[in-house]
Amino acid sequence: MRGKQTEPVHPVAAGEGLAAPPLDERTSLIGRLLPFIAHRRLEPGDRLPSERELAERFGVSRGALREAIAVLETLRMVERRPNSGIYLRAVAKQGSLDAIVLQAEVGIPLTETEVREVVELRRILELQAVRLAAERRGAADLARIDQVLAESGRVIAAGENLADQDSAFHLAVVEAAGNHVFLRVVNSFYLLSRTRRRHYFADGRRAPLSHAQHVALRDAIAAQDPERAEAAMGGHLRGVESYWMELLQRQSRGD
Amino acid sequence: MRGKQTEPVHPVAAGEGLAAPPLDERTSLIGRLLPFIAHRRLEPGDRLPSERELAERFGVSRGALREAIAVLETLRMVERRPNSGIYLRAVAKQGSLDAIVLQAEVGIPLTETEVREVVELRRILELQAVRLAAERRGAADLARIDQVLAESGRVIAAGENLADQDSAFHLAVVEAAGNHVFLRVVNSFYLLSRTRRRHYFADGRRAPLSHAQHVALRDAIAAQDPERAEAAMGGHLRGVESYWMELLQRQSRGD
DNA sequence: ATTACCAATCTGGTCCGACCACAAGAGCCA
DNA sequence: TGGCTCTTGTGGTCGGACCAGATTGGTAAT
Repeated sequence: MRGKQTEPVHPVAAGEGLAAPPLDERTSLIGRLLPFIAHRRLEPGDRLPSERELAERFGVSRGALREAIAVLETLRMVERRPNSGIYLRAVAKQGSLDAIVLQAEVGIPLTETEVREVVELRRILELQAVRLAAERRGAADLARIDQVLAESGRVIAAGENLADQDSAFHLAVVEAAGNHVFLRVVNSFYLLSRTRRRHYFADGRRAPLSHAQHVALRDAIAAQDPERAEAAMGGHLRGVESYWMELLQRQSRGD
Repeated sequence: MRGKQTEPVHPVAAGEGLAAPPLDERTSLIGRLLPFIAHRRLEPGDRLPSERELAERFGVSRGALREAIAVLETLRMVERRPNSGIYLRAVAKQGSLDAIVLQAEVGIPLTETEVREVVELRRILELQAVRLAAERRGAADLARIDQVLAESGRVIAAGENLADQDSAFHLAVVEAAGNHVFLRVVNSFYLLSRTRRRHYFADGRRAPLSHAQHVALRDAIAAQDPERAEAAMGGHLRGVESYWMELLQRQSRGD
């Protein structure tokens, strides 16, 4: 009974999200821990079972369990009190942005509210970012953007999924804004919707339109015209946003 | 040689920021790990020493070391590759916002560039947040803001440090904007500058002015006047920003 | 000399059992 | 009833061990 479990596979985590992908072994424990917490309907301030009990319940060693808890603590989802226990925090209010990213990574879908909020905040951030980018972009920034665009063209011609190039473009724009902290935040947003973005571009017809808008965006940035850049970004985002909202509609209709 | 270190105290972490506070024992390992990495001037992609070597070097068990690494991995500062090693990532570009928060918590001061970027992004976020707050605030939101304001008055009268009430007010405003993801991001920013804020309000003369501006802000939100609210926030932030910039000036002069 | 193969070694990933310090509660005694 | 001790439980830590996979170096066959 050493090393990896000798048993068949996982003791089954009581069917969560349908068609749960073969999660990264690293995040798998957290991936089972979070639904467990949610399923228990624990309120902020409530105490979780002890480390020893949790470890046994999930069939892992205390060390592995503690590693997961340490991560959750860093993301402000739980709080460890020595000689007392592990307590749930007000995740929705105090949790970090990366807490949501982590949830998405382990396959927990965003709530409808969270989707709306993410969409709204993304718009705020990217509109400001593209303004700054237009104002400050240097030659190197523009070159980087053009490089991404060139690669995008290649990817489209090859009929591949544009998802990665899409995020690369947007991140290159934010980078042109010359604010790395800004870039970190936006980067988290893109990690958050990585899977969705692949779905979005799975329909090959979307790629050319998106690419054309990117080019227009690039031109506005190149011309150092913040107004035009912001307008272009606004229109571009509208398309993506409507996709998200449609998804929510379909979801609420029970598709 | 079990349990807590038997040695005097910490083997001294090679003097970082002046007057490093007695770090939380939890973050102390990371607090020593980060300077170690920085001191080695490792580039993104470089491999760190093995877990066993790091554990020995820092005088902790592998388990404790792994817990710290797990946190750094979650914050996208390092990447663990099975059967290969631990690699440094492009922290400035890929690291999460919470990576900076963690650094601040362990006593690593922000670089001048980071300060400027944080200040800029905070302005962007709070200006938008206060607009939304003015547009959407409900009765409960306003009540919460007023409650914070009342407590602020008490704290000022008692001559205590306004720092906590200050952040509570700003966070209450963001909460009134009705976007919890937004709140998470801003919350990280406030955690980031927690220590500095206490210094700021250590000068008791600042509290009354700040409070007055908060009240004006509150009134604009109560009146549901986004324009006025944004203008008030803009002016309010200017004061704080000038403090930060002065600090940088003094720092670069070598104070 | 070159190629093919194999065994030693190193790495992260995991498990186990133990000990520590501290806090809270149970139980006992005055 | 009051105050005490002792048991129990908790997170925090340690050290040793095994595993699977990758890397590497040397060796044997070509």
